[in-house]
Amino acid sequence: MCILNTGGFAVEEKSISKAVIKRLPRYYRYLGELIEEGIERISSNELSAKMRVTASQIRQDLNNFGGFGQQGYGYNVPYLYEEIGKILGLDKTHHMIIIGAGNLGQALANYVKFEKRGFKIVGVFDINPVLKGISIRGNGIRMMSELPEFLQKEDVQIAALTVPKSSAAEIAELLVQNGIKAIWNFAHLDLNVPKDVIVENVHLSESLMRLSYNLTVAEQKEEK
Amino acid sequence: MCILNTGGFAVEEKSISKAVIKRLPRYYRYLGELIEEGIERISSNELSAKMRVTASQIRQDLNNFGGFGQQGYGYNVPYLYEEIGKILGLDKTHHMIIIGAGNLGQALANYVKFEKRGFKIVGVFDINPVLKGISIRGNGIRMMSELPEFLQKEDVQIAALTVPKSSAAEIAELLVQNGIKAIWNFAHLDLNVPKDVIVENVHLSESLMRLSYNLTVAEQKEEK
DNA sequence: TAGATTGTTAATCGATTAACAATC
DNA sequence: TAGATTGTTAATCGATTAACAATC
Repeated sequence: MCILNTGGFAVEEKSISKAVIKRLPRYYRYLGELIEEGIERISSNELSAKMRVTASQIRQDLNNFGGFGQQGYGYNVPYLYEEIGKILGLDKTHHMIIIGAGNLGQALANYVKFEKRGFKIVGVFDINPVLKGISIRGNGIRMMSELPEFLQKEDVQIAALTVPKSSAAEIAELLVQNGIKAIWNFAHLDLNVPKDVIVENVHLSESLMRLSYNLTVAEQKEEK
Repeated sequence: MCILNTGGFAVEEKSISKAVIKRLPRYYRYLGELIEEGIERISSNELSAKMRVTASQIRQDLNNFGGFGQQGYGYNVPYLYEEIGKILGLDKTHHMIIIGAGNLGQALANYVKFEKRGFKIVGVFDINPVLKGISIRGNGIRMMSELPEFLQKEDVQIAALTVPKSSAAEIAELLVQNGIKAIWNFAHLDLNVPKDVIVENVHLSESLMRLSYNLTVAEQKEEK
């Protein structure tokens, strides 16, 4: 159960592979939908059919974190949902700020569901004085110059970075200096931060290029 | 060179693994940056240091598509950039529409660089009559009721889907019926479309949950 | 108890890394 | 030619799938 005994000496947590982590939110989403449908229990086989992954993978993935099921019964849906939520840290509240109040920043700031999942937006920042004080769901847009003082006062863990590439590196450094622990990076570059700072990238242009690749391959097949 | 001879009989294209495709846009981005710096040639070893992947992986990845390098020299940066661009289909123009003119849809519609990469936004649609006719970079917002006729007349390959989960499935079906070949899906569900239709998902909430997981693990480590 | 289904070990598959002959 | 670096084969590593004993 998550514990490795290496050579009978050091005891440490087995780290979970990235592939597994990537799948967890999808399990969580499907379980949420099952709850909405009022379904109480599900077997790995039934879930397998719904999600189009193997039942074996589901059981392996879940067992990284403990035995959530029961032989002969399957998995209790609300229980498993809650447990995965805990694993993902959705049972705790995290405070988030948004740097860059352009369309994308505003889209994030307006997205109501984040708060339901424990991500509370406590500030929105921009350099454009025109935006100063404009309110997005109760958060007046603040100027970047106020950022360091704000971070000293408030307890903020996450910063969403929705600024142009040109200023992203500099701002990331500022964020780290002021104690930000995780950056949700929408800028088109790889951030260079200390290894204890978490970076989660959302590179929209790379996503579009992957779509483009698959579309192009399909088009070429068509031509034959 | 991309051709497999299976048993001396059927000759077919070797399909490229998803892992490789996922890395291609990142190579493309780094090569673009090297061009901006005026760098003419680079070895897999130098690129390896910059990108923090192994040189071996770079060579393997590129060789899926052909021999772009030269022994004793390395890779010519502008040439490789162009070739990867071709592989990704960025040398052709694709027409894209955006369904859903909320903040996220508007953010995409306003993003200038897509057009530079060959993705031309030719229409923006919404159901909200208040938005009708409002112009986003030359595209007046159209009503969803106009969509089928629009798609019959215009040549559109890609649809970006930035609508609420509740209407996404239905709209996706409408898009497919009217000949859309690829959907860039921002809605929080898995679309059910024919297998010749390409779907590229951007699930922001899942991305945030992965960040949350990593942050939570880090916080727990800290507590010790 | 018999049937169902998990948890978990073993087997397979695929992706990454290492090594080196080919060649510029 | 000698040195550098690719293209490519072989070795390793990790992730997925299959199988089945444990157990509810």
